[in-house]
Amino acid sequence: MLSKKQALTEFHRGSILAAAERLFAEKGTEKTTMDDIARESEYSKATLYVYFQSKEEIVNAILLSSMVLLQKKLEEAIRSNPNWFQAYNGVCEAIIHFYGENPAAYDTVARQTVMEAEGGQADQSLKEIRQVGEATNDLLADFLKRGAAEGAVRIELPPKETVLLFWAGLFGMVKMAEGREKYLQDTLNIEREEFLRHGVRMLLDSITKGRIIE
Amino acid sequence: MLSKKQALTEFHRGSILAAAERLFAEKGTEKTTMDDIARESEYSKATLYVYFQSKEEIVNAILLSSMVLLQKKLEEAIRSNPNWFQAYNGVCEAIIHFYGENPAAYDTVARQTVMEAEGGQADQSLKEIRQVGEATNDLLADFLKRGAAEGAVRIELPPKETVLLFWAGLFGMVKMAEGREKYLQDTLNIEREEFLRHGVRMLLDSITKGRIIE
Amino acid sequence: MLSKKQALTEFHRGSILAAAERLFAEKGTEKTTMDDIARESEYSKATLYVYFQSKEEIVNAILLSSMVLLQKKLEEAIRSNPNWFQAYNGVCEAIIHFYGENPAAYDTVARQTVMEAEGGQADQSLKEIRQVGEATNDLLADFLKRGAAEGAVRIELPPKETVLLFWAGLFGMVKMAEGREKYLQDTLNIEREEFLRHGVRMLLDSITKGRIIE
Amino acid sequence: MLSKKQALTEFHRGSILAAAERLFAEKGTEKTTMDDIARESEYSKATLYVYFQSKEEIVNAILLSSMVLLQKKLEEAIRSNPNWFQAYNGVCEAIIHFYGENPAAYDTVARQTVMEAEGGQADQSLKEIRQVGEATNDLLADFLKRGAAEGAVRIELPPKETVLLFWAGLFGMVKMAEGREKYLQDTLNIEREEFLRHGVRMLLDSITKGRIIE
DNA sequence: CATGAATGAGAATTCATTCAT
DNA sequence: AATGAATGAATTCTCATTCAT
Repeated sequence: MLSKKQALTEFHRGSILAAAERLFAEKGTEKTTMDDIARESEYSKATLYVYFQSKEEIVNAILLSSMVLLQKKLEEAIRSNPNWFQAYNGVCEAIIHFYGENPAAYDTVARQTVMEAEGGQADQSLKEIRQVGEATNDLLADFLKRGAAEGAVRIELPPKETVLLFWAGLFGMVKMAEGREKYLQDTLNIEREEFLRHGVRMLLDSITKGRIIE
Repeated sequence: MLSKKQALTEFHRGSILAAAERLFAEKGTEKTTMDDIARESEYSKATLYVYFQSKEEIVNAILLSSMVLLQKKLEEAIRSNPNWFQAYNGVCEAIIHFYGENPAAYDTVARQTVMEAEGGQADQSLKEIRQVGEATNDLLADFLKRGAAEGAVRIELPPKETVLLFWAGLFGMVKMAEGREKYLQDTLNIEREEFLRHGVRMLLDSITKGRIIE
Repeated sequence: MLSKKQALTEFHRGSILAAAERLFAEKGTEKTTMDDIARESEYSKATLYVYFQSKEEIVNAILLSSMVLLQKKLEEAIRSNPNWFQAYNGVCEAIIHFYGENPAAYDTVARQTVMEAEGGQADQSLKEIRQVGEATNDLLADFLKRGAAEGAVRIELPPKETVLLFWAGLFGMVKMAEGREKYLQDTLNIEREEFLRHGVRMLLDSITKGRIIE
Repeated sequence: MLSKKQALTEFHRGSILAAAERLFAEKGTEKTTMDDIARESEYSKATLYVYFQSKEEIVNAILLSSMVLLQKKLEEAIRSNPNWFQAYNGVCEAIIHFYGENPAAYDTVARQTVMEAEGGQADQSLKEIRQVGEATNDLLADFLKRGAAEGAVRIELPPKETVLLFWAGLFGMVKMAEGREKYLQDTLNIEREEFLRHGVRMLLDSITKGRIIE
């Protein structure tokens, strides 16, 4: 159990992160300044540095918490749906909702991969980030294998690769939906949610054994 | 026909854009400074402002020219391949190569959509960008309809929407491949190009009437 | 006699000063932060301000205590050596060791002189510092006069002035030895201590009636 | 010959350095900010960074030019006085005047020695600084040897070491005279210049063959 | 037309100091 | 009395943009 002091520290870190997350979502991490975060979080700029060592630490902390949260949501979606297809929908819904609420995570995840290239000199927080990312990929890869074992999915490629492709495809769709909400409604007359549900369906088709059904 | 003066202006704009494009591809738009562009283009920094009103205009101009170029490549791929499946591969190859050479375009497209929200105050260059985007979407939508007419593709969704989803999915895959080149080789033991070809195949499966071919 | 309360206050001030002195010696006053002092002294930063009004007061307090300590060492060296030349060596050893252990004092002394220029508005601690400085100078001036009376030293200048010059010369040598320890060993192949002993010898030559001794 | 552009650049660099030198002399390098230098030099802060890469470069540039200037003055003093004792006085006058006009140089020279410890990673400007320092020491060492050859000086220690001690002693005296100008006048009733002349005389005594004259 | 030169506005980060408990 | 927490005011450095020639 956390001491009162630790709890308070966590509270403040959380407030700062929440503010930063809002701003990152709105303007991106690059264009968000420490001044912005200070204003939004209603702490002084100096106080930010009491709770985080640098702007980078804030960015990484948000990335990490986002990824942990997503991981939990995915686990839950998989666990609570015995039927593979239902679980698949749950997984996709989780991802869609997640990015609906954490749009900034996209760019941060992109950054993660860049840092990956830097190799061994990565510090603790980056290691954690990578671990969670790996764990999530493994989780989905296992889910795919289960789908294959149950005959729901055909896997013509290694599961890990398939997961990555699936993930990337969904990612792109979510990102596009985020940016074009207005366009979708005005031109295609369709809601973001429905648009994404269609996308998820498309991706499902790309890995299910459609032919066998014939 | 352009006057000599106009032609010269276009020449200079082109030189600047070419330099900027190289730098954006290398370091991203955010981390590329006007000084960098001046050095690379071998103009003075002030001259940049003779041909472009701001850095943003350069970014937009590159986006526009990139999109125009892509549009042309797509038209060519479609026109030169009578067989729909071959044309499909050509289209995908074009996109893959295109982003391989213009990785920065991704972020700019993302930004474009954000600006779109700002509505009527968008300036000329943004309007053009949107127009080209529309044209490309239309091109692909027509291509899809042709595929459906030829019986190669099943369209369960409106073509425009399908194109957008397809586009977004491919986008995400390309982006991921870009950021994780090292990871792909080290962990999955696979080349970027091959990874993307698999992705393209997956996306194709998601829209083709696989069942009928059997 | 100090009340119990006053004694306790003195104890805390002493602990803080001891910690600060260590840090100043290591990194210099400028680069030592109040956080550093708090950590080293194992008080909270706020408590530092209970016992001292500002960082400057800590710096001055250390300077004062250093000067008092040096004064005592000099008195002892002079008192315990009946022979003037031995006492001279004792005095120089005392100074050399003193700055070996309190290198930071140098800069503070330099600062002292600057503040002196500010005239009447100097606060209590600065007055005390000046008083101790005067007392030390007087002590050495008397020592010189004794040397002259004993025929060991020729004084062609007023004692006070000679002391100041002697003092300044030794100061410069000690300071140089401090900064160039590595250089001395690598290039001149000589230890700091020996270098300074040579310097002390040189300074002695500059004030003794070498001719008469012959 | 310098092009007009280079000459102008040198002019601006010179103006900035002159302003910085004034401020460093007044408040020390640490306490002088880039804002101060901008104000004093009547350039904008950003312009400072057009002509110098960092504050450190300004500090180093001042140190270097000071040392080069001093070196020249010393060479001249030695060359223009055939008599060793007169040359000695010339050398001392040069040093005294030099620090009268560049008091800041003291601290910078002190810093130099610190950097010396950092060894091989020193950059170009630091190398130059060290070279000039070495050259000055060599110049004075040769001067001492000449004095010994002419029978004017007794050298009981290696010339380089003697130079360093002499140098350090003079340094200390100059520094003290600088800080205590007021004190000297009020208490000892003596001018800075005369005080230092006495010091120089003392140092001379410390290396001349006083005894032999007897 | 082209540009060298200059800069205003801001960016991340640091640190001595204050204050409520 | 002692301190955890918070911060105002700097500090170094950057960069898109302007302007006189």
